[in-house]
Amino acid sequence: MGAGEDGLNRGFMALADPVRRRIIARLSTGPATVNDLAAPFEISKQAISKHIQVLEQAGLVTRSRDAQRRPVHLDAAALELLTAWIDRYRLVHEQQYRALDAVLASDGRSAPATNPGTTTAHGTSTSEEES
Amino acid sequence: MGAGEDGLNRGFMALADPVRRRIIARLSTGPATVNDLAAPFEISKQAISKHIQVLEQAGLVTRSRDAQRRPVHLDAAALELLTAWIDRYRLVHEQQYRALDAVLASDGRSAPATNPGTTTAHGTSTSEEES
DNA sequence: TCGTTGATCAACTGTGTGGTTGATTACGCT
DNA sequence: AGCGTAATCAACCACACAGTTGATCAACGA
Repeated sequence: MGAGEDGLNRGFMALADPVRRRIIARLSTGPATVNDLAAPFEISKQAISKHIQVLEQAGLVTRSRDAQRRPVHLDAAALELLTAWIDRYRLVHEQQYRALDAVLASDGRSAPATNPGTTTAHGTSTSEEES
Repeated sequence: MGAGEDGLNRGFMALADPVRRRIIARLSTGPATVNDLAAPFEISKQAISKHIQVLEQAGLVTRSRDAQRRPVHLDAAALELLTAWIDRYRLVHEQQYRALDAVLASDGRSAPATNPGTTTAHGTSTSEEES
């Protein structure tokens, strides 16, 4: 819950590592134990355990209990939150770009496109908050 | 170009910082200079310059030249690459989950859902590569 | 030419992360 | 009870990153 600020930090930080990304890729096909996850890597099992802790604190995976092994399974909802953040600003930017194209197409008065607006976008300056 | 492995590292790492995320949010409304970007923050201008270098090396932004100022503008294509990576495994996982639901619905023989498959998904084990 | 502004470069510091090895807990098996 | 296995805890090391201050470069303006 909450996690609207720190959750993005941990979430993207968790994805900024090839080992953790490969762990997620593996978990997308079904849950697995720490030993299973550590098998394809050269590093120690403790290191994998730490990686899983990072993923767990980011909310990307959860761990249940099955006897002495703790199967890890993916949480797709957290991944969706991250894509949602990126898509928000990606789409805003594309929309803005389309609007610029419209302006250039309708009015090609003077000064070609060599001056890409140095100090623009000061109007709605209060919208720079995070979610 | 390539950047199919390191690009994801730099890309997600770049997003794993609230300052850089706010910079991206600002740039989604249009290009801006380093001074403009540094204004709403408490940290020094050099720190912002470093953040922009990180974003640039990640391919998320590009810098052009306008007299003595270097306006920064967003590159939405790089953002799309990151969402594409997440969505790939997110969708695979949801599809897998739906398949499990189908199995449970069609055949409720024995052993209820308390055993979430500890060592499953070994069949297509060669698909654990990154893009 | 001189001063100002925009921006970067060059050390330096503190802290966090990724990895290691060694010891410890928890459970299952015989 | 005793042993093997699954997994974590704890201490430690190397390195990269975020931030600082001070100096430097490049371009405009009077």
